[in-house]
Amino acid sequence: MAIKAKPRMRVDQERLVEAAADLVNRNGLDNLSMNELALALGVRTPSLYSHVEGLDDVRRLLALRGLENLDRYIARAALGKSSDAAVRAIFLAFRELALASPGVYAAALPTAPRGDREWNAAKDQVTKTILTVLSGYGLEGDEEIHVLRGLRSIAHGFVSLETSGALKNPVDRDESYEWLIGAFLTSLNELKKSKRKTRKGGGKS
Amino acid sequence: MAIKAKPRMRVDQERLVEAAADLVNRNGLDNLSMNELALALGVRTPSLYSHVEGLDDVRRLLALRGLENLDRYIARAALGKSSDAAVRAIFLAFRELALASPGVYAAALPTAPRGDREWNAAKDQVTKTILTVLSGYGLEGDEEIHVLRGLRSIAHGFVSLETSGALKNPVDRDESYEWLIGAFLTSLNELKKSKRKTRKGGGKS
DNA sequence: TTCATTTTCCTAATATGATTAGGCTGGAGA
DNA sequence: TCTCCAGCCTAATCATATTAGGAAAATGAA
Repeated sequence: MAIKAKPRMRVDQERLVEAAADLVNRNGLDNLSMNELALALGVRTPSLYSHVEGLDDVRRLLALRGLENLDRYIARAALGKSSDAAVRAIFLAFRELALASPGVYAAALPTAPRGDREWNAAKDQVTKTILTVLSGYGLEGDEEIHVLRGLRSIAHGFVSLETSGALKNPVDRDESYEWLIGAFLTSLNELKKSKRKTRKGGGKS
Repeated sequence: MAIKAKPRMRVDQERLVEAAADLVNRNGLDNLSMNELALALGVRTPSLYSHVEGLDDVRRLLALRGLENLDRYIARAALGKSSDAAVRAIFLAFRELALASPGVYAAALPTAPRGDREWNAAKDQVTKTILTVLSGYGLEGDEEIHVLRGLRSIAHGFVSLETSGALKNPVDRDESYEWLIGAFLTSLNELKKSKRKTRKGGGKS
């Protein structure tokens, strides 16, 4: 009379992070707890410690996943496009991904701890991908960094206001974002143009 | 032989919030705890509950203080300046204040809970102040909201990257911010200009 | 298959931080 | 001086993270 054998839950890190991602996307990063996570996985809380070091580790893994997703996503979006089209694609992809998984996005934001190679590398990879796209503009010296920061500020700023529910006005948010992208591109091309002039004319002021 | 009388600490909400502000500016909003706060005030932890409802309440009070400071600060910065100068002043004041008190700034970011009149009003007040400055540009319809969102996105985006330590590159951050402000102003004036044309020419498309 | 090893789960215990309960007291005002 | 209360305290409760130590399933070699 077959006693119901206790079915092992076969949690592994992959599954765990998956479940954590679901939870944070639904309930927000701040509400992630080991208890909820264990519940979602059908396992007692201490069992999680076989797979991760603790809550911080879960958040770190979410950050890694978020950064990897982001890099892959924007790289693909920009693929085969040039200059303005590519930059625009990055902006749109960034927002799309963040809106689709706001919790994971939030997890990816914090600064990586000094010593954490892997986390820092994941951040650098995203930066590199963006810089590759910007390289088409022939920016010189610090300009590249200014522009990179500008792109990040705009994308992150808009999206984080949006995901935090700060943009309550019914006015279409897509249009607002487009306006910002337009402003960014205008100034970026201005930079490019002035460069051409400079090259012909003489030294820069 | 005068037994040392136990000196009452005379905590009040004002002092409490003051101390909390110091702590979060030094240690980050996430590390604020009732224990630390009580310690800073020279009082046992449960005593704090005479003055605030709990940790959430402390954070709420910090948010209120942050928003009030912000409104006052940017209003003053823009005072007596017109158009571009005023907008630029707002951008700079925003960043200056946030860098000077990053913890309080972080506290001011979260969305106010639905029912909280006071908190929502404080946010609205900041919005209104900015809109007043933007009113000089004669924006029409949704444009005003797009521009407002743009300003907030840029200021918040840049500053939150900066305070979270994300801008590690040695390149001068002031210049990066200036580049962004420039981009914003350029597009804002473009909007204004096109309006003049439109007004002469005919209806808007 | 059988047995030893490893993995993964469990219960029980500990630690820390928030919060509540309830009592004591200094000091303001009658 | 007496009364009363705001504001402090200790003790207790609760929730969550984490550790300790043990049992059983899974794995893999003989």
